[in-house]
Amino acid sequence: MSEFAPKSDFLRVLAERGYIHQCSDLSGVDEKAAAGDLIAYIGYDCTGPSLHVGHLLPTMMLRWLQKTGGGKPLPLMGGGTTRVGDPSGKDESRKILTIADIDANKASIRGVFSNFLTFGDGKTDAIMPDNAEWLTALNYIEFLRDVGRHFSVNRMLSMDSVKMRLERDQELSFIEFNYMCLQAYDFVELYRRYGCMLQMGGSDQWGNIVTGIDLGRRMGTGQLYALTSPLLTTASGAKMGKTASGAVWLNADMLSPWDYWQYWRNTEDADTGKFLKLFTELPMDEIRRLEALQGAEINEAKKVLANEATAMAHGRAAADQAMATARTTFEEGGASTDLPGVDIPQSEFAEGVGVLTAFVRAGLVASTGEARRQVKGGGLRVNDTAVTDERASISARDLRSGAVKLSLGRKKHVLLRPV
RNA sequence: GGGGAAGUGUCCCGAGCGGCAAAGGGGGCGGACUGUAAAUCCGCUGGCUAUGCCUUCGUAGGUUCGAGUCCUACCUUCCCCA
Repeated sequence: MSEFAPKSDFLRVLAERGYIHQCSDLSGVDEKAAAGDLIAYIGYDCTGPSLHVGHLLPTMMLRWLQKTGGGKPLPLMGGGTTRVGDPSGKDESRKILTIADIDANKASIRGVFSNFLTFGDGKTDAIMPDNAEWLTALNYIEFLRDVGRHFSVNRMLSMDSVKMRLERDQELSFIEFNYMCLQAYDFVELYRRYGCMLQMGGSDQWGNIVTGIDLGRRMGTGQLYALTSPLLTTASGAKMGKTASGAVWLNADMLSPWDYWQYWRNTEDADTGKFLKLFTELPMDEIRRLEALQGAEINEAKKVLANEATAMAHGRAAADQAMATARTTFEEGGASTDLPGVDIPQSEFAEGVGVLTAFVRAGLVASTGEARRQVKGGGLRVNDTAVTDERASISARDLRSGAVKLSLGRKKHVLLRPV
């Protein structure tokens, strides 16, 4: 891959920023992209109500495709396949959702995409198809006759995703086993409907994608291509996109821009350069400069990373605000009024609220028991003063410009406001 | 259809002679050290109106002063035979 000199901006960007893990035919893809004719899709399941950071990498590839004028991005909603479950790499079968759930998830996800892609009818405008459109209309007998006959069970059994399940004696249901057929068929259908010739995805999707290319050849599509991105783990080996409180969601109603900004701000040193390339659109020389920073200076690079990533998902204003809040909170030790807040009835407040209860109400701890333990471990602070007496209470005299600042550990702060 | 094994702290894995709020990991959280990083070390990791009370070991019963542990039935998963 290092030998390859792309003609298209699309592949050049992808290559230099580290998005490419494997590609079935780089020069083939390059040619289409150079002509601006590359129509590419990525499949997304609708198991969750939003997209999270794990979806960001493939989504950025679609964004670059659009931005470099390489062609048309098709984020495909797996409204049909979500009802099946993908065995790839997963140890456990995916839960099967109701149709109503899937629809709700789809609607929510559509909103997230609009932050990253421009939709419309133009040549490089994105379209969001849903494979339920064709999968639910399939007739079993016809599907077997027209599509099923092209699949070799022998080969399906030899695929890693299947082999793994068989070797571990883990249940692999017939529906899941069919997943790859449906995904392959999606590719063909997208070719027929939109002229889509490239499927992208995480490296764990390689097998499924190639199966689609094969099916296409047998069913008379033009040449199809596969391009996968590396699976991302943090430098210390953890999976991307998980934090204490769960997934790092991309929409504001599930994870505030402030928390999103913090997620990126807390990137491990060793990942900073990689993330700048993958998750921001800063010019490469700027990234190289930031990457070269050493020691505590890396924090500057992390702030840029947090800003750029947050701006993309939540807008520049939200990013600026998060940065300002971070500065007053962490660098000046103050209590920015933009910290997350929780309201408490004035009446209750007047009588004084127990510290333990207050922390529970603020959502910083799950129970008074946990609050008690945190007090013992020195983890709770009220207005930056450590809580030592678990029976203390909070009242009006603790107000600092209309709120009480509760902190758990160094990083989690909530403002308690009487209302 | 017959025979066998297993399901444990609602994150996961996993010990558990009838006295168990239940060993040990991993993960997570907090503390120290730092740079809102990593690594390392230490503490915590059922709930509550709290020196006590309540709820937890697949489900439902039973034996017992007392059951995660013994008995019965059922559910689920896996293995072997047909």
